[in-house]
Amino acid sequence: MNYALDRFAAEVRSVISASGKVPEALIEVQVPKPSIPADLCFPTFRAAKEVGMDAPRLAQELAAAVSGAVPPDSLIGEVSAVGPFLNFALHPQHLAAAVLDEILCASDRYGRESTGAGKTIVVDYSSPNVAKRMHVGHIRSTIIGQSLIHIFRALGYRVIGDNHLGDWGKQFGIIIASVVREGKPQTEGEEALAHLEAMYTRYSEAMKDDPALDEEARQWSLRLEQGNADARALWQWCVETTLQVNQRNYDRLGVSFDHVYGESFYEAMLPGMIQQALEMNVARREEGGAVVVEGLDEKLPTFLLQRSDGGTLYLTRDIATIAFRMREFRPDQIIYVIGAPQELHLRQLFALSRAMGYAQEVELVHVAFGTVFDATGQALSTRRGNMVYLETLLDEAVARARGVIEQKQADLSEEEKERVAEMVGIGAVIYNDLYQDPRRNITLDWDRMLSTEGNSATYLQYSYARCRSIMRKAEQALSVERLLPMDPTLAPLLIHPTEQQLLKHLARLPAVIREAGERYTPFVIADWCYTTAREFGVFFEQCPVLKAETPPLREARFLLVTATAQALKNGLSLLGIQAPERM
RNA sequence: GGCCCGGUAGCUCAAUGGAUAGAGCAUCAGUCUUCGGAACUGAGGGUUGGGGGUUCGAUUCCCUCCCGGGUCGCCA
Repeated sequence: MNYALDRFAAEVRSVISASGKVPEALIEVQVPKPSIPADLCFPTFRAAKEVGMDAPRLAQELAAAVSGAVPPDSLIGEVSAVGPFLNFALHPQHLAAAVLDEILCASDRYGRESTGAGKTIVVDYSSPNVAKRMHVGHIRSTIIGQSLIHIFRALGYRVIGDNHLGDWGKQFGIIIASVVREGKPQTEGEEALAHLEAMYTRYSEAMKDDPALDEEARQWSLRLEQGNADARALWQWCVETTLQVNQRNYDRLGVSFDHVYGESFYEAMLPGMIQQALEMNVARREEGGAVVVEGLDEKLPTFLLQRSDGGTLYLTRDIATIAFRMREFRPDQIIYVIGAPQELHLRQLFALSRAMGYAQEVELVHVAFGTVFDATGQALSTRRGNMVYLETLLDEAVARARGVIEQKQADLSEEEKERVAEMVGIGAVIYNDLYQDPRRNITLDWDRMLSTEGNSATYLQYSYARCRSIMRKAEQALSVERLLPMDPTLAPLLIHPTEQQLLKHLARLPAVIREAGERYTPFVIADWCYTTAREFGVFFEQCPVLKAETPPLREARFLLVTATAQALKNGLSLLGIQAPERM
């Protein structure tokens, strides 16, 4: 797409180029920091050196040459030389017209791109284990992954989300062995999972001191792989129960998958994969029977593809998964949204897939994220007794949000209170995961997460609700039909500094979405949303809409508020956060 | 020990090699007979872990050391 700021940048390059003073290749324009009163700049250091002139002088000469060459309808406003920098400001009226038009015409589609057209991306995310309740350890992958899916879809890619369920392997041997020992839980749903979890933990503990138990679990995992009917039936029950329970969490988080191929799905492909690795000599069978891979890369530790008892491993299923995805989807990229502790595993997987010829035409990306700690800085674990389950987390967040609503918006209907509490509570949980670089560890700090002030989901939602409130009131007097086509005399009235700042910021959304995709970092969008809310807050204080000095100004500001609400809503939706009409 | 990731204000975090390193929280001081105060304004607060190097310019790139976390074949 060719958005306003794209056209602005193109025009800037073009006028510099037209001056004939700088070789095309040396024209590098950048966005200066917000503290600099310019919208685009050209640092002339390198060009000056090349041309044999000192930088400030080149900037001066360029400013003089360029100023006269700006076409009358250009997005370029003032051009000036500040020391060695050649600065370009946006033309206030032209900017206002372009941005408002763009946002109001595109509405829900504002910010989208077609750069990904014809390309496919598979996102591997969430991936909880079967027979366990989802807990905070799963939330990051789920939330970050879902946001990346939204972002890449906005960029025009065909995106396939796959919940790579942990439903296979030795852990299942333990589950089956424990059920054989203690009996199948007579409970259902979440409760049944809690029981299975407890049994699993008990068995694992006992296994440490009793090799016979370990052996039994190992055997059950093998029998499962070999098709033992009892094992299969129990496995099936566990998978179904888990999927059903998890679905509630996914619904609340607004998460949905295109596929839920668990690890078990790849079962039939595993012997072939191992065989192929052996034939290609990227792996070899040890005397004990285990299949090892070594020497793919000097720095990569060796790893196993098959256990000495013939059982398969996580990595075996992962390599089969790549083979399947390549065949089935022909993706240009596969994104793994998995915690940082598994970084080595993924490097090994990627190296193996390259060695086996699967990754020639695909970019394999690991989006690694940090660990969740509790408020005291402890990692969350069942053993430590500070584990927080996803359902509990969401319930608690919603309950707290509900408390604030009772306090501040008591006149909302019961039904609306409930709806808003859900949006605000869930929004807070999501935002807590997306507001910073995914690599960082995050803290589960209720007070900060559900803060109603500052950089929080609540503040963003509140800002949206305020926009909508103004719009509701204004629309009684301003007919919606007059929005489009836009009266060309209105936008140029928005020349107040805070109006201009808001407009410029709204114009950045498309670039921000691109950056979020390039870096695999939803926080870039979160940050944009936050700045939007802040700038709207300033505008709100300084520029009355309904009580604007003149009717046209009132309409122009109404358009700006409408555009702000739309853009903010678009940004939030890329994060998976809902925007309430009131709260 | 090898490899990976972090180290920026009291705390939580930003900053494609560019101009005076920015926000939120906390602290202190203000705005307001409100288009929604879940708001807005201002102040104080920094040797960007230490030391070298690269260059017109380094929080950013390179080297080295320190601190924290993670990880290193039969779990996932």
